[in-house]
Amino acid sequence: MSDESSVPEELLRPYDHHSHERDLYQQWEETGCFSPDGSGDPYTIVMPPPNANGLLHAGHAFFVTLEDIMTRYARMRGKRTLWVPGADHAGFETQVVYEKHLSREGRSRFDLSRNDLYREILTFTEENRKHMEQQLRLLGASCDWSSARFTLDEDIREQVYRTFYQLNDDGLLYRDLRSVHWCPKHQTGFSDLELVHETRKDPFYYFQYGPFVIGTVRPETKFADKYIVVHPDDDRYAQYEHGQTFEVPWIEGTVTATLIKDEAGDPERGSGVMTITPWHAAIDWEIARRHNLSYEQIIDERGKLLPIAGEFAGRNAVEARSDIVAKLKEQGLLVRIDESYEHTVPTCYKCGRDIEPQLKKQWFVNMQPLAAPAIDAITNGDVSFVTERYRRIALHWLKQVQDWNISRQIAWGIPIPALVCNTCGHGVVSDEEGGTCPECSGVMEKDQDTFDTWFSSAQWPFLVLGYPDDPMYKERYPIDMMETGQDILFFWVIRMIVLGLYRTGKVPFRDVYLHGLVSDSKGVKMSKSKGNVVDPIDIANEYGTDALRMAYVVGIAPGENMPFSVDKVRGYKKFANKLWNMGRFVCGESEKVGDGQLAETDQAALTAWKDCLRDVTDDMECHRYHLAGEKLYHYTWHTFADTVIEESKAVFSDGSSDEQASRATLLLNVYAESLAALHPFMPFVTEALWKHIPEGSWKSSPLLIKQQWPSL
RNA sequence: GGGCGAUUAGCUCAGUUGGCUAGAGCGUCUGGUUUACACCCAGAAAGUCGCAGGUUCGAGUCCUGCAUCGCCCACCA
Repeated sequence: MSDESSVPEELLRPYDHHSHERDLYQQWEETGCFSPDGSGDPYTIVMPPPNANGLLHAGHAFFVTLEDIMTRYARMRGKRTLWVPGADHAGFETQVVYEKHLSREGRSRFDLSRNDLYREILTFTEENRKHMEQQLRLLGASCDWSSARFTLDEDIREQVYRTFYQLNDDGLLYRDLRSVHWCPKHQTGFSDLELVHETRKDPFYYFQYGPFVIGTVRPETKFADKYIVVHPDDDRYAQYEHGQTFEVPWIEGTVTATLIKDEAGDPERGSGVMTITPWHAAIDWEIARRHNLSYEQIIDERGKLLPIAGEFAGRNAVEARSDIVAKLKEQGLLVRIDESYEHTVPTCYKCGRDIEPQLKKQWFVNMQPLAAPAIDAITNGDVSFVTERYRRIALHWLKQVQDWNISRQIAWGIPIPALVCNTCGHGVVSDEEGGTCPECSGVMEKDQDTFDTWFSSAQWPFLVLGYPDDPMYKERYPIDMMETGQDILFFWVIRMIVLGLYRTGKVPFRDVYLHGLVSDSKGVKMSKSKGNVVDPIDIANEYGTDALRMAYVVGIAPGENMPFSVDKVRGYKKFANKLWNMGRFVCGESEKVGDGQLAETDQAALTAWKDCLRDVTDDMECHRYHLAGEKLYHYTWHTFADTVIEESKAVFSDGSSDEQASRATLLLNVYAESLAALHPFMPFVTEALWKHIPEGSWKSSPLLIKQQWPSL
């Protein structure tokens, strides 16, 4: 190097992310760089609001990286860019987390009144929010903090209520006695999405039931069974008539059983004959309702047998099973046991316990009429999926969508604005109090239930923009991009399309980009019990946020899972340092920059860079960030540094002054543009280097975050 | 029972509309204190792109079948 003194002192040391990241972020934030600016077209992206019940994990860092790349790129392309951050109260999820806190303190949710529990959790989430927002800053998220929203904000709740009222007015909401997926541990019902179906091998028991043999896995539900169901066309039972009664010796003495012929009977399954337990099985309830049959609860909400179970009353139903079978055997009613029976059992997605269906009155959204416009919108491309396969998956789900149970029996959430009869459970949508039940003259009380969290988050895009009157809504809805995890396609993405169309008449977003799951470096799901959890904040602290971000992007195709490898992060930390050292060389020669005329060989090198840049820009436009990042890495390291800079050494030692001027111009020009193109990926190191880029045609903004994307 | 995805170097993954003498990171080996950089440089080894057919001038890339792994959906008799 000819003149050491022209290199800024800072550049003489290796890159130290600690001494830049916080300061740069603060500088961006304080100078308003994250707010929409300029006169370009609006570009809007809404952050999937992280659950305010803990710290950010590796999955959050994945979406922050992708969305920040999208945001910074749009900003550099001159768009009036807005990335809306937020936080989700995350009803059930958060309550479960808080219950664990309580139990560590030797307390239980059942010791607290609903209001006290609510208040405690509110404080808890507010603290979490603060931490989370700091963590988002550490990850470089260039979101507009002034537009940050929480799902429990007053105006947001108000609009959620309006949606509920409107669904009611339009006849798309109903409260009905239905079989609900009930978790005996968590004491709440779920929608069908919150179940995990587990394949299991259980003994399948055949019992003598009057002249019939019935089959069941769950003898413990059968105490009060008194309806026998067969298929109307099953010839084996043609001799019996629908409605015919039988005196049947059964567990607790003789019962009078009635034969029901119904299409739901499956001649192929078991013995082709079943008795039904409407209170604890969805199909059985359907059958009972079709034929107006009576029904009775056998198992309580905690999974214990009720007095109808006689000597077994008070015992856990599943645990009592073998004793119940023993009693039936004693009575000579056990025909045989099939030990190789395989079936699937719905379990609670949170605790893994068997779901115990219970009949309950809950609020349901009638989904089919709502799904139809969403199917159209997806089919005709009003919403496009970055990975085509998710479009088909979404359509498939919508075409067979179930009605949505939006009632949750938990305290933490948005209370359902309804009155419910304390006697018969009849409900009326209302935000008022008191009154008499129109059905049974019981007392109407405020519904104690809260909404399924997804009911409010499904409205997030138009809620955060201030639907219906805010100018921001009018200008920015539908938003440009919804980037989120592929695992919440049904829970969230589709429901946003559904409710967005319902409330606003428009799709909520034009593009959906779905990323995969973050696993450990071997592709194994991260979990505390496996001890393979990585904390992205720790990693960022050790290797730098830029390195972390590159590791999240490069080499991971859209929608694919991300096996998190610390070695990969380490590799990109080296890259950040490499960029830094390149700056040392390039800035050291910057005084030689001439009048901008390039020699022929330098012109060729510039063209090669522009070819790369065009390719990268095309990738950015098509959301191929994994390729754009990799190409920039390659170009800067293996072309610019390894070839262009290496060749420059000869020019600077032996070349004419014109040649040196041309070469210095080329170096600075291409280097500055590479930093700009890399900025969405590695915002900190590029911004830190940008300070040292001298004024010139390649630099139109003192801050790189506001620099225009290089011309093609 | 239905649907979807994956199968490419030792490991984890890219490879966009068929043109690849198939790439990256990490790892391995050899040689370098070359004045930007040892968080580096130069170079090397390493893959019959799951198997079997087919379409094509040409297939990792398209089609068919098979195998293995994984995921999702589905009303527990």
